[in-house]
Amino acid sequence: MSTLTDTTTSAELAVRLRRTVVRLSRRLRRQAASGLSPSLESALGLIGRRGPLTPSELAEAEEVRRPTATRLIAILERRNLVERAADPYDGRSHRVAVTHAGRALLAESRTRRDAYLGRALSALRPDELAALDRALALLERLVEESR
Amino acid sequence: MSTLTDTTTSAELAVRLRRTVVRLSRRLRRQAASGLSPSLESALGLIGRRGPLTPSELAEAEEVRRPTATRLIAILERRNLVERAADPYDGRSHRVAVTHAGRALLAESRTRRDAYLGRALSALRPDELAALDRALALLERLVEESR
DNA sequence: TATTGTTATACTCTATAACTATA
DNA sequence: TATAGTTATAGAGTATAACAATA
Repeated sequence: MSTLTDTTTSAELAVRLRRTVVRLSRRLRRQAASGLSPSLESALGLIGRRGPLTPSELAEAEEVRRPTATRLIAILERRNLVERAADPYDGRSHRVAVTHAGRALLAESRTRRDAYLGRALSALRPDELAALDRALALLERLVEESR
Repeated sequence: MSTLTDTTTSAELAVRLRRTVVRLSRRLRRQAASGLSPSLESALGLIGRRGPLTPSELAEAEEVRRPTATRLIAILERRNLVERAADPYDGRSHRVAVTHAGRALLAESRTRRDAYLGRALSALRPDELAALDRALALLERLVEESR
């Protein structure tokens, strides 16, 4: 297979991927399943998986600026999904952790099938799920690497 | 494979897909390659592929509300990437088509490798591109079906 | 009356710049 | 001075509601 063909293919895939991301993004925002927007759910999930994080660490991991992390945490805190604890080593900072309510919401959103994506994906065949799994691993790596 | 396992798998994939879409979406917006945001490029591409469209048809196809389509068209028109023609059969409406400049921009963005996605994807192996192609077909179908 | 498109307005997500408190 | 976090402000993308023109 020629390099030209590879390039063409990857460029076409880039166009399709871009478009699909735009559309899925709109869909997910509209169907804010748990009552949390995709951004908030992503942040909550990260705090849940990676344990207590400082706002800066959240910003770094989510690839947003610190003021955005501040805002995400403030909203999650107002809903009692996360809580802050003073950082014993640095008086300027603090560590943010998921509350019980936050964990419950995460667990619920993980098992919910009535949400848009859960429902749509549960209709896929095992081999289709496997294909999606593989592609997702690829995209996750790609997002991680090129930062 | 049990239904429980399938459900768990699809639910986990839903969480990962959601997160990946959020992060890719941020990335694409930041790296607005052609000078067009993902939303605008998606709209321009659609108008290019599906030929002259009315604002309502654009809204329908892009899954946005009509005021949003109005705004997208206005921005593309201001940049001379699309142009409007009166609808001979309906005085309330008009048809929006891509201009020469619009086509040039689309062609350029299709072959550009320096843009974020194009560069990232061109580093993938053929089998990885194939996996991504398959998953994208799946997601495109999914977005199309569940509307 | 119903429909197409637009305008007015508001909300979310994000950014940059400026500020506060601590290191 | 430098850094962590926050506040102030602005811009993009989207929605709903109200309106104008035409069907």
